[in-house]
Amino acid sequence: MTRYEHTTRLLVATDCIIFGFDGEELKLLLVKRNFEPQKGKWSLMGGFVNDDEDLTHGAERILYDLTGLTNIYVEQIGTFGEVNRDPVERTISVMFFALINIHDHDETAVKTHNAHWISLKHKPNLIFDHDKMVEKALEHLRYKAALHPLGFELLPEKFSIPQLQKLYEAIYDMKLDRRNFSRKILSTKLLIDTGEKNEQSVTKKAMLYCLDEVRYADKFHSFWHFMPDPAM
Amino acid sequence: MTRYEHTTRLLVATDCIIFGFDGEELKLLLVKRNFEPQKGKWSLMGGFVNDDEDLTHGAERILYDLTGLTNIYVEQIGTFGEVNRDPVERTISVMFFALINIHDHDETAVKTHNAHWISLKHKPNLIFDHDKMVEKALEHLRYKAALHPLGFELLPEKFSIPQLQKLYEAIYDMKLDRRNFSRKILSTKLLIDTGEKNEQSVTKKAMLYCLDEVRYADKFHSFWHFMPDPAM
DNA sequence: AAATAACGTGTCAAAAAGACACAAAAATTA
DNA sequence: TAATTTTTGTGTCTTTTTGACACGTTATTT
Repeated sequence: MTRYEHTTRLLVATDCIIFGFDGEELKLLLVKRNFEPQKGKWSLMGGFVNDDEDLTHGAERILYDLTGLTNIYVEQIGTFGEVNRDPVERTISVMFFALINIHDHDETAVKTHNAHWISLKHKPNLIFDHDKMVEKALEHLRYKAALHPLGFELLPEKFSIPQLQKLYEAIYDMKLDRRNFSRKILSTKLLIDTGEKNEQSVTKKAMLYCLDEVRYADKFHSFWHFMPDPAM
Repeated sequence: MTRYEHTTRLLVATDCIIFGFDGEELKLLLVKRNFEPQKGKWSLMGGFVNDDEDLTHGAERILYDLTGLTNIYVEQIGTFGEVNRDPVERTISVMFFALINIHDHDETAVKTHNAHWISLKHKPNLIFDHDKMVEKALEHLRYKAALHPLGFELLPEKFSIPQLQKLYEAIYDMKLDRRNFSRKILSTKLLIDTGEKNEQSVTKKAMLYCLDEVRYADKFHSFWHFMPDPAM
């Protein structure tokens, strides 16, 4: 026996929900399609899975094509497979959630794909069920960032605590108390004081920290409680 | 255009990781295969997704076939799609995690499929990547049960706090303090005192509670912290 | 009647969380 | 030059939650 007799074989795609942070707002990397179907409409970046390619590799290939980046934080967050989700032909889509430092990507590659960073608050409607995918990804981000220190993936290598707080405030769309936030973050001992200060700031320059990579890898899966009552 | 030109179409399966609890141990519903491939070996219950069938419906169909139950707690927990995960032919498998009250299922249906409840601690090796699937599902169960009150799905309608505690102890394979556990659970206000007592008990009969269904539905997604330090 | 096993509830100290105030750094304005 | 404004760093106090632990009760067994 070399093949199953069952005959239903389906197209399998991966779609990437790519988050970035510019210091003020949470953004999504979206594609204005200059190809069919739905040319001219907005969508997530995605593609079909090839014969000789694992799902994860498919996602990484797509992410590399679009951003020129390889060491991205990527996580599979689920699969949509409703019969009519794609009007052209039934397609199963495996969703991948990616966090990248918005200043790190290859701008030429992004332009080639006609991709743009769009603030979550001004997200246009997307094709197919991509709006639902974004919703699912945002839910996942909120869930996970409340419990695990994955927010750092969205920041530059050196960052200040106020910057990190702004990121959390953008993710949860709420204000946090500076003093309590700082205390909580420092208590994780994930931050190393670089001794430098944020020279870009207009007023008092904030201290810059970097991640304690060893401790981060070690303690990533521990439970922390970064949010007052993680709004779920 | 009615079809995509991309030619790689793949078999898509769903596999169900079904947990049950008998009052002492956490169990899995596994199938001793009396069909090819891998006849005689143990596996999860699964099947191919049909043309006209959503992924979720596929999983529900399989669960109904096996247990005769419909209102089961089911959750998609991810998709495995490595190129060679199935030696017969490349197959993408969407995993579904199910929690059922072990005394509720249809025994005839289970026997027909040659399925058996096997204690997690005595789980045999399974075919393909099903061991990895079980691991993933157990991880998910531990993660989620630490934060959300989904353990109730595994218990009979009326249950005692000591029973619930034994379930948690089985899930995390650790001992908990009776008094602190009771306090924590009661503080959720999810439990309604039925006024009855567990007559099956040999010594002092424990009070029986039932779920406050309204509050359960309402607060399921809130964050609780049922475990001391959810061992992740 | 005493021993044993399981159950329910309470206390206390330590830790964590939330609310809040003050002082310092750096640019801007008067 | 001095006062003002914005942003940052840190500390205190109170309340809530946690973890460790003890005692009395119910029901069966010896």
